[in-house]
Amino acid sequence: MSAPPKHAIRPATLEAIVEAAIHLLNANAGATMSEIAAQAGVGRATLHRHFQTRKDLIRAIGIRCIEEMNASVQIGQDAGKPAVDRLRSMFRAVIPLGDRYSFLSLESADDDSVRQGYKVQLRWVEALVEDLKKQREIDPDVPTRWVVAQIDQLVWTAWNGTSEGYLTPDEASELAVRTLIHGLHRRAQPHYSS
Amino acid sequence: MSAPPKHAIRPATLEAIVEAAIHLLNANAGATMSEIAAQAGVGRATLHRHFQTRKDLIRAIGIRCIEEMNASVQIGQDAGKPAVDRLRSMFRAVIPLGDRYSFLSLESADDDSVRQGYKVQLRWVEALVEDLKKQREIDPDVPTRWVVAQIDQLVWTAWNGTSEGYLTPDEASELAVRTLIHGLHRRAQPHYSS
DNA sequence: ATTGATTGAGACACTATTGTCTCATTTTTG
DNA sequence: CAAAAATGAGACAATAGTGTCTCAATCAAT
Repeated sequence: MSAPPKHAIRPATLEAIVEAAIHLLNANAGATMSEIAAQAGVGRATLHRHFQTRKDLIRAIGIRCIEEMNASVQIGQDAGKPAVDRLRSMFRAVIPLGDRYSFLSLESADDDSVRQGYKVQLRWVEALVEDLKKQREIDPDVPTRWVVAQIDQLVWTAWNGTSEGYLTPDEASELAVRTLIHGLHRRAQPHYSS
Repeated sequence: MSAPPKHAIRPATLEAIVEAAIHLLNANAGATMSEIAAQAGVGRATLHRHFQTRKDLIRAIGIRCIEEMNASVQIGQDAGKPAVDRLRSMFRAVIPLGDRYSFLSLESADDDSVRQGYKVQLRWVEALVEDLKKQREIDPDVPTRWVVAQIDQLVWTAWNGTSEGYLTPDEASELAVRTLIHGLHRRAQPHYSS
C-alpha cells in the first residue's frame, strides 16, 4: 500500500495535527489541508510528509478515533454488574469523546477499517441492550435498533450539553441513563432492579 | 443582491433539481454541480441558469426546507389540546421531513435566513416543552435545552427508522413520544394526565 | 557544541470544479 | 402550426485545492 513515511514524526506535531483535523473537520467537512495545517500551527508540507493524501489523513484519524471509542465502550463492562450500571459506565466513558464520535459519522462513514471497527462497537452496545432487556430494564418489544440509535444520539447530545456548558459530565451521563430508561416524565425516578 | 433570473423555470425542472440536491447532499456533502444536474436529469447549464452559484442553490434549498419544516411544526398545535397530543402531532408531521432536516443541519448551518427560520421553529418547540412541563408530563427540573435536543434527535432517529423500513410512520411517532416521556423501561406504559 | 533529522516556506505542475457563453434542440404557448 | 421560451450539450477561462519537491532554518540527542 502506501510506503512507510521516510520521516519520523514528533509526538507534539502529530498531536497538533490530529486535534486540529478533528476540530476543523467537525465544524466544516470540507476543511482544506491548508486550513488544517494552519490550525495545527504546522506547515502544509509537514501534513503531506506524514499523510501523503487527504484521504490518508482522514483515514488515519478515523482509525484512531474508532479505536479510542472501542476502548472506552468496554470500560467497566464486567459481566457481573447490573446492566444499568454498565450502561452508566459506558456513557461516562464515551460522552467525553463526543467530538471523536461526530467526526466518525461525518467523515469516515465509507472507510473499511472504520466500518469494521464500528461493527465491534455496535456488537458491544447490542449485547448491553440485550442484557438490559433480560434484566427487565428495557421493554423487549422495543426494537434493539431503536435502542441502539437512541444510545448513539444520547452520547452526542450529552457531549454537546457539556461542551456548551449547561451540563457537567456527571449530570450528562445521569440524564442520558434516565432519558433512555425512564424518560423525562415528572414522576419518573430511577428505580433500579432491586 | 443577485439579479432576478432572466429565464423562468419549469416547475418539473425545479422539483427535480431540489429533490436531487437534497438527496445527493445528504449522502455526500461535497456533491458536485455536475452530479446534482445528472441526478436531476438536467443539464449543468440549467442549474447555473436558475442558481448562479453553488451557494445560491444550497441557500435556496435551505430556505425552502426550513419553511416546509416550520409549516409542519405548527400543524395541529391548537392551544386547547393536551400538550402530549400536540407533541404527537408534531412528530407525525415532522418525521416524514427527516431528510430535509438533516440537509439543514449539514449544509445550511451558517446561512442567515435559515438560522432565522430555525429560531422560529425553536420557539415553537420550546413553547411546547414549557406546556409539557406545566401539564406535568415532563419534569421541570430537566433543562429545556436537553428536552429540545432530544426532540430534535428523535425526529431524525424516527425518520431513519422509517426510511430503513423497520418502523412504520405511526410506530415511529408513537415510539418517539414514548421514548421522550416515559423512556424504554418495561413497565413504562403511556398514562396521559387524566 | 556538533551532527543528524524534522520542520517551514515557497515554487511548481496537475487536476477538478466552477461559472459563463453560444448554439442547436425541445417544449410550451397562443 | 408558428413564435417564443426554456433546455441540453459542449467549449472556455478562471479558480482553488492537491500533491511533490527543494532548500534553509530549527530542533533533538549525544
